[in-house]
Amino acid sequence: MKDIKKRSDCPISSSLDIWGDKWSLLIVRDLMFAKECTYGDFLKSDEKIATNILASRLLTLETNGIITKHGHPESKAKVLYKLTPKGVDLLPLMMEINLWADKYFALPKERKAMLEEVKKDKEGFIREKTIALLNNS
Amino acid sequence: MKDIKKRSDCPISSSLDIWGDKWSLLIVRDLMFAKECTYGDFLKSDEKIATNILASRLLTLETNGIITKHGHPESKAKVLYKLTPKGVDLLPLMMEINLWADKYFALPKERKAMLEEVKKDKEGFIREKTIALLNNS
DNA sequence: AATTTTGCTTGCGTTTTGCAAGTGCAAATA
DNA sequence: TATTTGCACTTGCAAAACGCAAGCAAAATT
Repeated sequence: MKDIKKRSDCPISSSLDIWGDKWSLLIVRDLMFAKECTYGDFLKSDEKIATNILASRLLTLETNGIITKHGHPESKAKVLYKLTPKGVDLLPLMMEINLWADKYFALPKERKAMLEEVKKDKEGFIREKTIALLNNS
Repeated sequence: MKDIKKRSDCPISSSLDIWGDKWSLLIVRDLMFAKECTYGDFLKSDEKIATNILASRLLTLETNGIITKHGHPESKAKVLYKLTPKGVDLLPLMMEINLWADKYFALPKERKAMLEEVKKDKEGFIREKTIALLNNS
């Protein structure tokens, strides 16, 4: 999971080369919508990622400039993962996935509620959330 | 590749369960931006998908209502694959991937040119392209 | 009638995944 | 001070998925 082979010059292909699997965008999701993100926090997510897969995905995301590691303010044993600006820029894409899923799946109430807000002013939501994420990084 | 196991109720997770791999969205890309899409046409794409993987992904996408098979007007031996409305609805997401990649990768000139147009009026582009795709299906 | 095209399927070796257990270090506890 | 606990990974191994090449049946072409 160290070096990535680029399959073509297509932007979709190049993007999928980095985060095109079943787990990477779930990590990004947690970094966007959860409060804190330590290694253990990722493991606690509903989808139950295996610990070795988590480690490999975190490394790939870090290598490709999507996330960075930070010391935890309260403990030297903990590591805080955060999105880089490049990672924060995945927010519009993440919201479109949410909106697509909202149209075709039954979602949890609380997520549904958030998406109703988003639909009222998508650009505004993304702008504000982007600022909040950048401030946190 | 027949039945999909839903890992959680999260919309991101549910979406990735269907098309979260290195190949599915490349098939959707071809269906959105290439003229014709037969089985052989998919195989000709730059990324060189293996024929058995292609078959399994086409089946998954069809099973999940993203694409449908159609007879070819000129030949009974050929099969035309087309996006369903649910598949066409992936266009906004696809464009956000393009725009993200445009910001962080070097893209082919012609794709870059298209994206310049998109940036001028993203909603307009998506609206028109959606109509064009729905008319074709 | 024979050959080619098209849309797949099948076999098989390689890679990736998933699960469980283990390791090393910092911090908390006794 | 010694020991236990918590945290961030690593390792081993079986199972699943992938990638490549070859094969196959039906339709189209020659």
